[in-house]
Amino acid sequence: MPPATASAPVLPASGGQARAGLNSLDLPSAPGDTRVVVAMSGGVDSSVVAAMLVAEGYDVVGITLQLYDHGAAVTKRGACCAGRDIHDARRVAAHLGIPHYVLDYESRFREDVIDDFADAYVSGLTPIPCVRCNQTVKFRDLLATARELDADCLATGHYVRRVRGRAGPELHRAADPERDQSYFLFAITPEQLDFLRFPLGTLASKAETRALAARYGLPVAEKPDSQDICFVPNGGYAALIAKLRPDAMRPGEIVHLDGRVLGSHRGVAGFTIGQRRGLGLGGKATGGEPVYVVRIDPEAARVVVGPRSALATRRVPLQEVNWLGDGPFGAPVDGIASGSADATPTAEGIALRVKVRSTRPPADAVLVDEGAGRFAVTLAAAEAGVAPGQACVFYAAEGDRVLGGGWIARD
RNA sequence: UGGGGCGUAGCCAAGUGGUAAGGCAGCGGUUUUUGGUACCGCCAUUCGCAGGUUCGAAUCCUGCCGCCCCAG
Repeated sequence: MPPATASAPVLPASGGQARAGLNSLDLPSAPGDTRVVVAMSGGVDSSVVAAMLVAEGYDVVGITLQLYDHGAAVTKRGACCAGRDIHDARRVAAHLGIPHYVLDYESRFREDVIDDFADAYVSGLTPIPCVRCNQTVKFRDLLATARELDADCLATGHYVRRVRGRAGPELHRAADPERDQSYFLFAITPEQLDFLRFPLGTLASKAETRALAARYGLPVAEKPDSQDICFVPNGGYAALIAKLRPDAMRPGEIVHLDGRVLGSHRGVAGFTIGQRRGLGLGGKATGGEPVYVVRIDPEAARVVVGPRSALATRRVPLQEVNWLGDGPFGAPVDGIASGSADATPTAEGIALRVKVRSTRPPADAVLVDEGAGRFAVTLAAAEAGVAPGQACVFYAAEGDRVLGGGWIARD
């Protein structure tokens, strides 16, 4: 454990970057006069956020969202915001002595996240429910609720940094690249970012979070990290879609790129680009080599497969781009907060780095505005398994700044 | 009917007397607040069936069954 955290009784929630006249949450009021709503999922991360802010003397209000039905999902370990987690959030709030509210957001979650999830898969896309949840239930609805409660900001347990730049708040990757969650937050609008706070973004590692949880005596200090899709019981998302969209699960053919029909499937919703497992194609038909899903055609209910080499993708068309650079898209980005000027547009486009999935480091690319709301990224090095419906998140060519991102479209 | 060939896991396939390679598929796990990838592990007490030879048989012998090819 770093010496700085070993003895300090109180940790500045902003990671020690407070400016003169501003508190650790980048606000002008004294902590005791600053009301912070903390989105408490019942997990370790958001619990530590609440504890840190309480320790600093903020006026903390905990809110937990009930997002989906108790029933089957309640028994799932590591799930977010069903029975067990709500209970845990309550215990933490009680332990900290803060007011805590549980809001029933089930119907909006169902509409904005679960339905969107099912519709996307049915139409051959590969959705990211976590991003949709952030875009709607969390940073639109919960944020509005926080404002109604006269909060000065909304704090969450995401591993990402909000940094005050010359042109306003900037979004940056977490200090710990292993924990960075910026991929899931690319769609945050500047207005939302203004109101949001991410106190864990400056922590060096998850171990530090656990240590803090233990130090604050939180009952969830040992709780396992959540993973998988929170509303899908034990990984069987195809079964959920079949249940939600029974008419949309049409059986179809699995066809090789060379035109041969190799097999059949029970619905396009069970597949994503780059997928290998679950095709059931073995032996002679594939030449003993594994095949991967290279294209999904929902109209024809057809899944096209090919060799791994066929997955190499450099051009990534985008839609619904959210730009988080300074000023309008295309203007040079003031990189002062990250210590360098970057993302300067050229005739070829804007040179930056992108992530096409959450788990790999940002890679060099060029972003071009093709007009009519369409954009395209060209990767310097081809990547496999780039799926429409997933996100392409922009990062400055140097440093940690997040410059927004877009949804990967079909060409 | 005659001649030839072949039967090893769901599929493909090595193994010709010494105790069943490998690949694909499948299953399980690790990684991961999305999917997927990758990686790790498991997956034939048994080689079409029945006898025989041998210390020992998927491997040699006999018979039977099945499939394929050629001839007619």
